[in-house]
Amino acid sequence: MFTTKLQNEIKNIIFNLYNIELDVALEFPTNASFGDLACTAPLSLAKSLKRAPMEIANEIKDALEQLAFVELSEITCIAPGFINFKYSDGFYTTVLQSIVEQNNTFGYNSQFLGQKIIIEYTDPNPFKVFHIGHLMTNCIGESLACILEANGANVKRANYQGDVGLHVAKSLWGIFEQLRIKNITLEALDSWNLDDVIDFFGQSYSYASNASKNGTENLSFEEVLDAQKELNILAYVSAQKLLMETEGWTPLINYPQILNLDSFTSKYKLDDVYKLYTKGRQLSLDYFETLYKRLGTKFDYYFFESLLGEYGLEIVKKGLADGIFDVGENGAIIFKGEDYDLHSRVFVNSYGLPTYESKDLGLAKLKYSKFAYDKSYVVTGNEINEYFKVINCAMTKVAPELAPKCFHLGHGMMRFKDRKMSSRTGDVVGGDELLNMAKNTALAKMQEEGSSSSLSSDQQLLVADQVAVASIKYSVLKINIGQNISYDQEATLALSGNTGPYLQYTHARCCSILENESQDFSKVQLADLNEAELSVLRNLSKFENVVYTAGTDLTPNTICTYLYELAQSYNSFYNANRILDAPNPQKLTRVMLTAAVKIVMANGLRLLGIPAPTQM
RNA sequence: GUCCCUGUAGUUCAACGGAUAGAAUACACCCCUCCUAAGGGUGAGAUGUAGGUUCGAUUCCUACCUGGGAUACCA
Repeated sequence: MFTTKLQNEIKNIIFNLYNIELDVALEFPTNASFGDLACTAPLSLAKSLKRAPMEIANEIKDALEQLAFVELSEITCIAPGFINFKYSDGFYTTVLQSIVEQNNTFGYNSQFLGQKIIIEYTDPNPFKVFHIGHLMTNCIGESLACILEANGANVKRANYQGDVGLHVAKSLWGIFEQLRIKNITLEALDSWNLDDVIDFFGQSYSYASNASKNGTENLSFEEVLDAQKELNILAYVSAQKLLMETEGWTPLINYPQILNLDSFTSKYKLDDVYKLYTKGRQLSLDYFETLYKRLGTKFDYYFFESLLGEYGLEIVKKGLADGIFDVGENGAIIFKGEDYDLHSRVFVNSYGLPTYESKDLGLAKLKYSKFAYDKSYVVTGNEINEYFKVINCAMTKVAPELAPKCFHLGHGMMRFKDRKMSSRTGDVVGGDELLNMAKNTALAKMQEEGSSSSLSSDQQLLVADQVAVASIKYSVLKINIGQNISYDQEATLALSGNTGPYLQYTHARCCSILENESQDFSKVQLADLNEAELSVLRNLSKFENVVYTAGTDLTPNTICTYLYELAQSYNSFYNANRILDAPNPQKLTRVMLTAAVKIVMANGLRLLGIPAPTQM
């Protein structure tokens, strides 16, 4: 990148002139009249040198002019002490050429080359609804994965799904009850379509949730809770049995012994629970897979709570023997976070079952055994930031070699402004529900415009889905990670303004212009550029830097902002200038500019996990 | 109570300690005999309060106020 080259030269000059090691930063001025690049080093040097910043600026400028950069046409010093740079036409020619040559790898770099990074995200729970919170985590995680890859890392995508725990017990109870009440057999579900089964699970979970608070016609809420507690134990045993049968797993934990199953009596038969558990689990996972496909995520690893419970418990037991953990009230095993200015947390509960805490310890180790990572990221909502601090602290004790490699990225929570009730689940908006709403909005727009009438109806449906994904993903990604998002349905589904579809539209527009154009740009020499063209070129030249900093800072939103500015400048140029009707050499220049915008837009959208249709 | 995060146009969001704080939306007006109007152009509108550090503060520090989260057996 030219910016790094210039940066280093300035650094050298400062060292030679003043014998100071300064980390020189270059910035892109917001106001184009200040040039294409700016350096503020003279301002920060002024104090230590006890000299006027303008003098320093001029000295650096003189030294730079000695080097006669072909990339620059002008270097100016402006009070109080900025050095501003203007790119030359030759530099822009080179930029366009490398974009066209490198095509779909343009902008990508190798800063993380050789690094193995595993990133975990989405983490939905089988039996439960995949809601917009999961959608949000998926969007962010997928984009981060793409960004890390574009910066050269070897990335593996992981998904951790909670197939045991109280939520599973609740679901099982709800499904048993609903099957009984509605007189449906478990086998009958096989002939249903998947969406209906998932609906049914969702309703069953709501029913169970409500019953555990308010009871039912025939049962008090205490009786419901007792039944769910029984099912919780049976679900753990079922999960273990499944592991043994499908993966030849040798159990580390003897659940029947821990849970005193010999003296355990339940009105549920283990066989019945096992049947429902395995079927329901598989159907849930199949359903999630349809969503991942729609969202464009392909996971390399799936981890399940059932397995991690076994790993985690072993680790904590050993830690207890080593004095890392303590026995707390009721025999629970705890980690005393208070000793480190954190909260204390329970790692194994008083029933002897591992909590999520110990599972996360196990997960870090299991991930490492599958893929010896240099870094491991876990993407979740920020409500569990404090929780992860405790986990990481405990990890420095039980797995000191892994702890420094593990990071938690807490993203903001989706908050409801004017909360729309979900028809299906009662209190949350489902992921597929939102996707379908967005898809219908897009379809309506396509029919209204008629511009995509050359597409078959199948293709229209495909494009509409791509637009839906874009509008949802972009509305999540354009905001800083960590910042809460207020869910505004109208804004999420919007197709114009600062939205994903706007970017897609710009890409499609470029494709349409290029459709019948030959693309031999070898003779292009930029000259006599107008302001609109320059503005597009300025943006194009920034892309490599944007990808680089998005990689170091893990900030998809900087990509969003950048692509939006690029699209704005291009559309503005498009409206003010004729492209195909222009005389040569202008026409060739403008067609090349269009080709470059198309490439950068597609590459940028890919970093956001957003598809770029060629027609819409 | 303690700890963490947050506060910017009516609303939703931007802004490595830098130059005139950017957008979108909503509102008003203009532009398809022209390559995709899901577009472009024009206008008006904002840094919670009080101090401090700095040549320079939306950004860093302190206090207060606002909103959210965590605070041992859900994560």
